Amino acid sequence: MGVVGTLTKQFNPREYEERLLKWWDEARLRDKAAQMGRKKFYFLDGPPYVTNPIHVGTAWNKILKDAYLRFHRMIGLRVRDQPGFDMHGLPIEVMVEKKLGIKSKKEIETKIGIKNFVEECRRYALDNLKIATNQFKNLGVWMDWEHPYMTITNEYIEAVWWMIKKAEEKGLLSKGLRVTHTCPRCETVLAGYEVTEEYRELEDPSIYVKFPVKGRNKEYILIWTTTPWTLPANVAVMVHPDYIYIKAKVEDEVFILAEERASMVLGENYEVLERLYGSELEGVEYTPPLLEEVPKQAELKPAHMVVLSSEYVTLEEGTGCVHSAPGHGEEDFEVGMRYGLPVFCPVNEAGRFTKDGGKYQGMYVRDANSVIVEDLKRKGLLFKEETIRHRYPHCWRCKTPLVLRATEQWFLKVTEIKEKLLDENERVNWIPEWAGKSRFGNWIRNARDWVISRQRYWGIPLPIWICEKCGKRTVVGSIEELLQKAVRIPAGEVDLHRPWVDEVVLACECGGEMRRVPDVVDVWMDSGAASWASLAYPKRAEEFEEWWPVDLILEGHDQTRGWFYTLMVCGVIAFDSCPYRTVLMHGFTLDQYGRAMHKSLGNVIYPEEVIEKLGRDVLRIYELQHTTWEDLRFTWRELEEVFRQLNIVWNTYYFASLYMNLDRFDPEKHHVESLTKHLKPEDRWLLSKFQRLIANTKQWFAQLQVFNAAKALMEFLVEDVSRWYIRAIRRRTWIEAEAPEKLAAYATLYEVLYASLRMLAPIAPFITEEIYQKVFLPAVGAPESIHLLSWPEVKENLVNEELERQMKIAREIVEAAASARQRAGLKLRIPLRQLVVVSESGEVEETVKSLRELIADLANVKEVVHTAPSEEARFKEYKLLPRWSKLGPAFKAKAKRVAEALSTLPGREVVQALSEKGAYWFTLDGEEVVLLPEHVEAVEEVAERYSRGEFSEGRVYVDIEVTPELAAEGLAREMVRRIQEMRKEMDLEVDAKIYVTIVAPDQESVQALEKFRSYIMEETRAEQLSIAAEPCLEMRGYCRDWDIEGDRFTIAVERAER
RNA sequence: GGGCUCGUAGCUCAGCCUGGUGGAGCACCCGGCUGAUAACCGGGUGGUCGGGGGUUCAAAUCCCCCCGGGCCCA
Repeated sequence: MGVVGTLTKQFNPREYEERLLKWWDEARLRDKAAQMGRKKFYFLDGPPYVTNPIHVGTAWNKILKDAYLRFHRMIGLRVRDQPGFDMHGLPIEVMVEKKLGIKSKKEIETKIGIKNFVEECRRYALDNLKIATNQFKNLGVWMDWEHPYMTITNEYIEAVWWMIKKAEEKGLLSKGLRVTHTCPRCETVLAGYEVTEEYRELEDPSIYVKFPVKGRNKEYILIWTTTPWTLPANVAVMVHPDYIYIKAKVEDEVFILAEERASMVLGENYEVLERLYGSELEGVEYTPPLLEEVPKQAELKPAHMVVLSSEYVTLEEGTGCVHSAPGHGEEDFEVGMRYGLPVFCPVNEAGRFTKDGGKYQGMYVRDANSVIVEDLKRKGLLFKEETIRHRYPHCWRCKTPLVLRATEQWFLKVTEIKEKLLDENERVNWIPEWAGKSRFGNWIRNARDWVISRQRYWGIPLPIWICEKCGKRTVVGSIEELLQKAVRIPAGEVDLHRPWVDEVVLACECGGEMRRVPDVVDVWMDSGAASWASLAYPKRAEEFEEWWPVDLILEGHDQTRGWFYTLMVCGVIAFDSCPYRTVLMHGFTLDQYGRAMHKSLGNVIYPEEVIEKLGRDVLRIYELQHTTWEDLRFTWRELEEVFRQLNIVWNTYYFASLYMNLDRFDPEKHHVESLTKHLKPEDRWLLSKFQRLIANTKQWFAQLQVFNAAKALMEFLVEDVSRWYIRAIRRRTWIEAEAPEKLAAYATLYEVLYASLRMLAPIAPFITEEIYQKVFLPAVGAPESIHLLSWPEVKENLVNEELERQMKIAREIVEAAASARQRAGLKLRIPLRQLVVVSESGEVEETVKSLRELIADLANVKEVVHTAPSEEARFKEYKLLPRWSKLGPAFKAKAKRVAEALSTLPGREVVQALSEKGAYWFTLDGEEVVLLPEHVEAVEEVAERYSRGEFSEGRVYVDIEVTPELAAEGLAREMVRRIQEMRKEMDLEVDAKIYVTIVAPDQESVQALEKFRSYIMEETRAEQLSIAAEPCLEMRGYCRDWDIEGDRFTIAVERAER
């Protein structure tokens, strides 16, 4: 079989990423990967809207999707990975209007023509689809880009029609008055979600108006409003049933208002005539204030009375009596319905009063404000007039203040299936749990009927035909049905868009002709139908039967009210069942200051910018390792850190491949199973730890917590493999022969690195592919891409928990030894005689026994021993300090001499004697002195010959005595290290031979180095080595001076002839 | 105004579910190591765990209120 290949030394993603993208495309690797699995996994892509270029937030969404799709392919599932695009709707119409220079809706019909306009919209959507597709592909996202589902195809539209017909059959489709926002300039209704984007500050009148109570003299209900123009449509006054209201006398007039608001509104000079609950006011009738100006008011019935509402009356502003116009407010409308009040709306689409508006006919509503205020003033019904600055919704396209109007709309009675929706939601696996339980659950509980009709052009036409003669309606569910029922069909190809469908005339049972209602469908229904529409159901059944329901959807938290919701509603209407099983909700990408990215803020970062600077995998890893459902603060610094980490990963593979390739390592011939006997503790440790990683990573992916998988993989490669394992085996890789211990290290590295690469592949598909192509494919021969490999299996027999614990201890011991060395000022390069480990723990003793060699190597000591704490005294010294309070009285005049003598006594012996015998005897000036424990204070110190370090299970003592022999070896290592550095500076191949000349400062150094001549030559691959104290030698090749601990050495390195 | 969520070192975040001496990486300072690594190792500086209250022997962690950011709704 083959041999492991090599990588380039430099980690340079820009060099290979685009090459790989091109190759994947040409070799059709996505298609090959898609055919790997057996059991179905239906992923449904939330269709992005095609107007704007994607930014790093949109990229996060698709990158998450890609990582999970890749993972599910690897564990043997047949993954449906069709992307989708949302291609209808007002935003596209607006872009096209701009392009065509259209200023109003009317011009679409009069100037351009619906047909041309719709064609332009289609072209725009298709063009942008191409742009978006290329952006997504560029991130390395593998989806079925050649066959996306598009909401504009006949099949797709039929699927939506089919559902609307289902709704009709179930009695859930209805037509009626609904209050909606209208833009008076665009002359169109806006959807709720289009309104919430654009609240702006505005100055409006703030007036208090007197509504005369019927049958009473000078008694008024006092109301407050900021929209005087809605007073012509007044129908009722709302009060809160549980609040206290008063009748307040001010001069000769009486006002009804909430007690709590009275002083705010009336000031202090009023007299309370009566206190009563709001509920007691129910039914009180009044004369509408603009009765004379709006004659139509007299016809309204039942109207002009007090009604109750506990939801919509507050005491935060106003009077606690709320003017109610069901034709101009959603809440008013809802309460009005409860009381059977008429919905009166004398304002047209353009925001002007109709003839029902009486005196105000033809006036633009905001202009009418001042006229109405004047009229009220004249009639003595204006109590107070002020102005207010408040936030008011505006048209997001033309910034005109919106008008709320009741209009005839088609809607789905979602309120009727609310319970079913809640039940179905219980069955959904939400990640995180609160997204479904709390947030989505609350949203459903507050669900309202869904207004689905829009008076626009570029959308799915509402498939409702109404008979001009008898008024009967038919909902059409497919092209077939349409053609069958049609009596007149326009020429040309069937295109289920306006204006083609507008011209289809159906026959009615009554003999009349049926024409389509001109509306199109709310674009949210397009995507809501995706669970079956993307499968072209019901036109074709096979795919639907194979795939439905959806196994996974994955979108941002703004979709709670959006796609998560519409998918669910549409699914329940169509199939009485939630169409998805698992939802993963992700956060938003914010800028470095925590603000949302907005074009207007100028803080949007595009993926291309990151790709250009740091590469695709860096972007992917950065986004994937962030906790998915939390918002991500996007910072370049963190991004650069990922780059550095990935650089280490690259170098880990570079290092491994370099030596394996040099030694012609063949993984088929030598694997860990066949080398079991030769595996060293560090090999077995790494393999054991790695098994756990395989299992954990798989579980995290399966639980949709890719961020844990990404972090664990990166940490393993950087921390365990690169920083610990490779450091431990470095010496073994330099053995020149085919030694089994070297092969064991190679086999271990190979095993771990190969499987790691596969697990990293869904996260970072580029670097893993590049490494696979260059390093592993030459050895294994197939498959052609890493992305055709399956998830690695756990090898239970390699798990060794005891060893893992021991290695953790060993690591701590080595670190403690390094710390002890530093305290003593001894660099690691100087070998030391002994490292003593002191610990109560039996496990530490075991560790020292089984990992002795490894610890000695990494701590650079000749010997590692374990000692029980009872023996620890050997490594301690005690400094004896006089305790004057006792010493003085005991020795009187001699006390000073005794105290001086303390520092000369052998501390350890004294302490031992004091504790064992209770006293210590010594001779001072010829007299015997009896020292008692109370006379001295013994301060513990580390014995002079040792330096101490600490770790969690105990202490280490390093023998710091540097014998000439050890010093010589240290110096030799210094030379090796410098020569290696020079080889690197000369950019020599790793296996190049050299000639070395060393000029030492004195004869002693020369002799020391001579003792290690063969060691130096071996380590540096030197064929000749000359050492002298005189610079008389011929210095050939690359020559450099080095300062080692104040001594000057000169070294020359020359490449040997081959 | 309401629902959900986040707030922990200068920065990015783990720890919170299941209370028990506050962590990592980056940054900064000092020292060391290095023929894979613009790496790395040791030591140091740096926290009212957003604020307040409560439960408890004990709160970053559980409960309540408030402040600030985000998404959604109004």
